[in-house]
Amino acid sequence: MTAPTFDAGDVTLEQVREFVWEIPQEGEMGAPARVLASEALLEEISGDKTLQQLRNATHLPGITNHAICMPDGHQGYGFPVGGVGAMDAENGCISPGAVGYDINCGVRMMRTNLTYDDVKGNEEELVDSMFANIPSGLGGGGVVESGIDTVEAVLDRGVEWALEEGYAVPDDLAHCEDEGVREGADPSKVSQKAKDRGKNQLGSLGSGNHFLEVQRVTDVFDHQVGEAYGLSEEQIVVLIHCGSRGLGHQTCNDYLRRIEKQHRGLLERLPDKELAAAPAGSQLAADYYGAMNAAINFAWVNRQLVMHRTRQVFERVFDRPWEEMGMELLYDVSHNIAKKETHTVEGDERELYVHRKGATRAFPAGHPEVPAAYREVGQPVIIPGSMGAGSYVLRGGEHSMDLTFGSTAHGAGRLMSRTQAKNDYWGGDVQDDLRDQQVYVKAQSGATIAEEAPGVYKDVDEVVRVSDALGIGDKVARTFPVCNVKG
DNA sequence: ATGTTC
Repeated sequence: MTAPTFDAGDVTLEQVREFVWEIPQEGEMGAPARVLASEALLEEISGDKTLQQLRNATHLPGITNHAICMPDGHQGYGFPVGGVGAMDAENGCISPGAVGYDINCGVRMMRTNLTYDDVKGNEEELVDSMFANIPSGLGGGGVVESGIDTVEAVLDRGVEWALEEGYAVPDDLAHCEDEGVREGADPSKVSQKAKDRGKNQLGSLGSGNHFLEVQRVTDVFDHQVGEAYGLSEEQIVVLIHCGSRGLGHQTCNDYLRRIEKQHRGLLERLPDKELAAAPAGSQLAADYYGAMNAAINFAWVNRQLVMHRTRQVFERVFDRPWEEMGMELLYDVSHNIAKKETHTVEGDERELYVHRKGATRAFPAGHPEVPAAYREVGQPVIIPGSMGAGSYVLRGGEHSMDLTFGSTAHGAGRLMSRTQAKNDYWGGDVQDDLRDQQVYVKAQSGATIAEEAPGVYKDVDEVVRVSDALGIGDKVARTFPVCNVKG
């Protein structure tokens, strides 16, 4: 009996067990690679360069266990979106392409004590007011117009800065990874150009797949965990998806160029220039880590300011203080980061740069880094789906540390390019179709709506089914959109 | 993703 295989052109995968596929180690690969997917998802994943990129990622120095692709994986810059790579923090490397251009792109979910009935009939006013008050789209304009000093304070202190300035309450920090302040942030390693780009973007959604969405909880699958997360059916919640804007993009670009110049030897041994990496222990590795951590703080403050402004919008539309509407942060998850973490590898404790690019940390119950309020049930994981499908709340599963360095998927994953989406869809039609489903969408341009049409995304149900079955992120609740503001 | 084509 031989294991079933999946033939994807120049890459052949062997099935290890249900939903686990392996590209065996050969040639210059430093480890095998694994894809966590159903056959249907693997079929989609094999339609672009994801598998080649995943195999290439195993050439990165110090790659540990396997390079891993999540069920929502698709091709990205050098390293797949939906990829997890843990590289030894002493003898390995750190790679900006394995973090992603949008450093700490992520999502946060805010609870409310409103129900769908409270919001029904006010959708138009709500979506118009959110659109008018929360900056979105490409270019400048944020909730806070800041100078360079403010940007540096944000880079250094993260959400702590927002707390001091009255844009946050202590609970907001408690319900964010690292309590909203990344250790090891070094603003002096972020270029002047990046800081300049960040000055007028603090508190802005940006463009592309970023959004602000009012949703209703349609299902709670796990009532015990749902209760711990404060979620119940028909409740209104708010989802905020954005990142570090031009500042993070500039930072990624700055370090890619510097690494390409200063570490040519390593670059030439890699199968793809886009995987450019700084060797662990080098000055550039330390500098990039300091700059990336600072950009992570910037993105957290960005989401915090969008949340703060959303609370103000609700106050005006529903005419009462946000505290009375129970608008508390449930949790904030990062999608594009690298982090020094200690993991057990074949019985040994190892310090690793865990790169999660389009992947979510999903720590299980009992882990000390899960906020106290959720420690008994596990870390909340938020999986945004498309405007027509809704989203999921999961909790970190008991097998995540063994299988994925404590990670799971981050979304539905794109099925087609933005260019193809604009050929296949027209924004106005998509908007009308969504309206027929009682979903109110407002965007800067019709093109954005076409690019983000529900049909351009993979089946989020199938992505979550795989995560749940593997025990890396377990299904807790499901939501459906009510109002959506896109960039 | 992105002052949307270094």
